[in-house]
Amino acid sequence: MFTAFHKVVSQFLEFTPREKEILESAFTFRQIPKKCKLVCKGEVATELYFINKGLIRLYYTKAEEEITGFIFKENLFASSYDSFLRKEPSIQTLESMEDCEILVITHDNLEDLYKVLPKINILTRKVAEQRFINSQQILSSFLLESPEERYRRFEIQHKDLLQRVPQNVIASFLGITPVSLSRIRKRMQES
Amino acid sequence: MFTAFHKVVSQFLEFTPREKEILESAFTFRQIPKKCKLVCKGEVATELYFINKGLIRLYYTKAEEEITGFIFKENLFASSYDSFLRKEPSIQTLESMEDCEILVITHDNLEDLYKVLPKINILTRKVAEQRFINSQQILSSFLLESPEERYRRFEIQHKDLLQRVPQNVIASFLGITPVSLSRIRKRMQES
DNA sequence: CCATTTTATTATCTTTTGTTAAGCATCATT
DNA sequence: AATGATGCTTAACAAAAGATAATAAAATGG
Repeated sequence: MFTAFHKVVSQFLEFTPREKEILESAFTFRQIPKKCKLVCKGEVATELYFINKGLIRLYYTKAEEEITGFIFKENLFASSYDSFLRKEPSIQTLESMEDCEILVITHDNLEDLYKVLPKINILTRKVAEQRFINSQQILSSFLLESPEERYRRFEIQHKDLLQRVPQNVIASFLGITPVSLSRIRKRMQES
Repeated sequence: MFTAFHKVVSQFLEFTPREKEILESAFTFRQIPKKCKLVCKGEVATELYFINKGLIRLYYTKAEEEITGFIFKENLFASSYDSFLRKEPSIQTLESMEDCEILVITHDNLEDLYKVLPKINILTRKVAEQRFINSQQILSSFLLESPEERYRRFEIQHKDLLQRVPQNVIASFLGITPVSLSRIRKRMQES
């Protein structure tokens, strides 16, 4: 149950078997069905998730429309991290796109963990740094690339998601409408 | 020289006088003129900066054109953080827009600091978290808002920068051309 | 297996932005 | 005061994206 988790964590930081136990005990295992909301817009996110299996989508709601901010897949820490860190109501919703198996840690449990195992500060620092780097990469693609180029990059970086995620979700993630993405795909085919 | 620095740091974490001394000794003071490059595209960023005075701009270069990624002002940690963290050549350039007074810490000095004062992990964690939150906010404005709305938000959030920064720099930061920003401003005036 | 819903494509029209180029205004420097 | 550099605005045109709607295709749930 924790195999993937330890593998990912060890890329950031080494833990002794005893420390791993402590770490494990702070998490709970949870199975959730498709279309299950883990964080609702307007509520404070109190949990962090590690995905063993499944897909989780983070989206904004604007005028009845869902605009995807990120798609988390296996071996990633998913969260409405912004809300979790600031302890402010989330402007995002976090929702499963497939049946998922996840590891869950609450804000309180994490605080306790900091006390018992100060080393965790290093881990969460590196996770935060990772999230920052990732966020920067997406941001730079908005500044430097056209929608078509962003889609090409998405195709390369997330080939697997093309099969698992509806096109309109990808479109909103790329900052365009589904109609526009459909046109881009057509243009690309023709040439 | 360290007054502003301590004030900002104390928002994240408390330090004893002794700890503050250690912290200070890891930094050096530096004065740089306008248009001075702190990090060049293609080089690994080995320093972090705290701005006492002045403006520092982070930009990408694409086809002879400079596209602004961020503008750092007083009391902020400026850096090509991505490159600094990954120790990979930067795809960004970090350059002063005004004469600046900055505090500088090198990668090595920071590593030493982690050993002497493990608490620093908490500080850098919170700085990384802050950078992530900030990055997320900008990213969401690209997903949710039109260029005009982004400019309105910029006007409100960074009134001071409107006076200090040329409009074409702001335009590229908003992901549009200077011509387009000029049109947007005209539209806004008319209504 | 059918009925319903969701998703994707296509067409039309409008709006916006990009591109290029020209004309001014401003500012710093000599 | 003249010079050049830089930045802002405007215009004209091309290209792309948004909005809306109709249709087709695919997935979902009973």
